[in-house]
Amino acid sequence: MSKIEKLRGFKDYYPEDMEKREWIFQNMRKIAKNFGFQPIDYPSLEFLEMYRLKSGDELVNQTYSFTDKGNREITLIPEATPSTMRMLVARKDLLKPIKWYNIPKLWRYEEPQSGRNREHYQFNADYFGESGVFVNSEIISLACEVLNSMGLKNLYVVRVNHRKLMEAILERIGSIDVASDLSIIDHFRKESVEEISGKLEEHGIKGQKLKNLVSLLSKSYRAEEMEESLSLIDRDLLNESGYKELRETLNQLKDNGYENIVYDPATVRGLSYYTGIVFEGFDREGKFRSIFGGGRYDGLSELFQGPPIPAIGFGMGDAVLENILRENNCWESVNKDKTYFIIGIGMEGKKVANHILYDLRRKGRKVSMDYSDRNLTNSIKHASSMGFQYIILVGEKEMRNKSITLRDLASGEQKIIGMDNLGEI
RNA sequence: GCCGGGUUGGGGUAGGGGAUAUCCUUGGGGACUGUGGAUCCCCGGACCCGGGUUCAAUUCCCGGACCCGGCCCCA
Repeated sequence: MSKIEKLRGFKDYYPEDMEKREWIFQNMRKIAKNFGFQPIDYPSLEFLEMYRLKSGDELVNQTYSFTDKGNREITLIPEATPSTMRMLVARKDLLKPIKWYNIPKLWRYEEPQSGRNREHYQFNADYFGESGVFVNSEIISLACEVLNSMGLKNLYVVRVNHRKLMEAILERIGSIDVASDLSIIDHFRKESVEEISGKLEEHGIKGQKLKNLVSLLSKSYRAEEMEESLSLIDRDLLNESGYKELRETLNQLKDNGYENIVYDPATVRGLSYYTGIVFEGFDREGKFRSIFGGGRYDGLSELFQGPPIPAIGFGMGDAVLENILRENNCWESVNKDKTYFIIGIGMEGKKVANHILYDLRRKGRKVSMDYSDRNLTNSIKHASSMGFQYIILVGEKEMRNKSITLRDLASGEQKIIGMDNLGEI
């Protein structure tokens, strides 16, 4: 039983990976704060029942769950929204609107594949207590700005739809089971037109109406193209509140300079709890899974035994984001601080160097020391291959002059600095 | 849960029913206890696991684990 291997679907992060992850998280936090969102956090374990309540057995089957020592059925959290919702309804005193974000670790027991592991981080942002076009566009623009901040501007597209509009469309073309038709439409880009048409036909959507629907689904539209495309189904759709809200949201985003945002009738986001607009972000080429996804879910607070609270939010996983950043070479170094490596020559030199080490640390510098017995050549070699930016040399010469030698490893330049002036470096 | 492809030092690889398992790179050390990335020399390090076939398996067969990808589902 000497298993010292990594669990399937889990990933180790070495310093070089952490540097990138930290950079991603820093950007997320920076933009969320910029938008006036406040950080929250919650446990990584919750009662399994909470997910049964919200998402049913389908999700529960994919959890890392177990019975604890007190016979409670608990699980590593598979998604963020229920915990956020639990926190929200537990506090009646909070001033609205409430704008929260966090970056929890989430777990799902499913087969690993590209852009999907059993453990991952997900940036989440939710806006509670207010609804409408401005709020919709704020939450979508937040997702966009997070991507923009990482150099992905113009490399992604956001597909937006509205649940109520979609339901209205389906009703008008004679759908008898809106929920299951939505889930058929959800597969529009994965299956052939024939397969999709066949399934819809079985549900009684036929003839010209089916043709019109398939034609509507087969592309995305700019705000000003919506009217024409929807008229094809039924002109009366233009009086639907869902249409108006969606169109105005798209206009609002465009007015604020967000360009790659389209109405996409094939974006419906599963069978879950969304009640208004829904949206998903993809890379431009459509090479990867969705980068983020979300929507309005006004009914959820009541399911959690709270008062009705309007809610909209999205989640952005780290795995697909990493795929895309890698593809576009978007990493930037996080660690821009200068780093120092102190080399003391001889026993006396090392003692003095060691004092300087602690002195510089107290002054806030990032500094390490060579405790090995290498010769100077190898010490410098070591320092440069470790990636230090400067070395500090303390030998007989320096001790005699009460100074240190500072060498810039990139340029090779050297200067002598008096020990009393160490603050200068 | 299902399907396809894979697994040889830390990374990348060659090979192969029996022999000291190849090469590159990385790591450690030295040439060179007062000035680095070059060069040369030395050293360390691998056949995923279990079972079967066989005189003999790292090689062939079966199963499993893990990796990559797809399905289901979708945070």
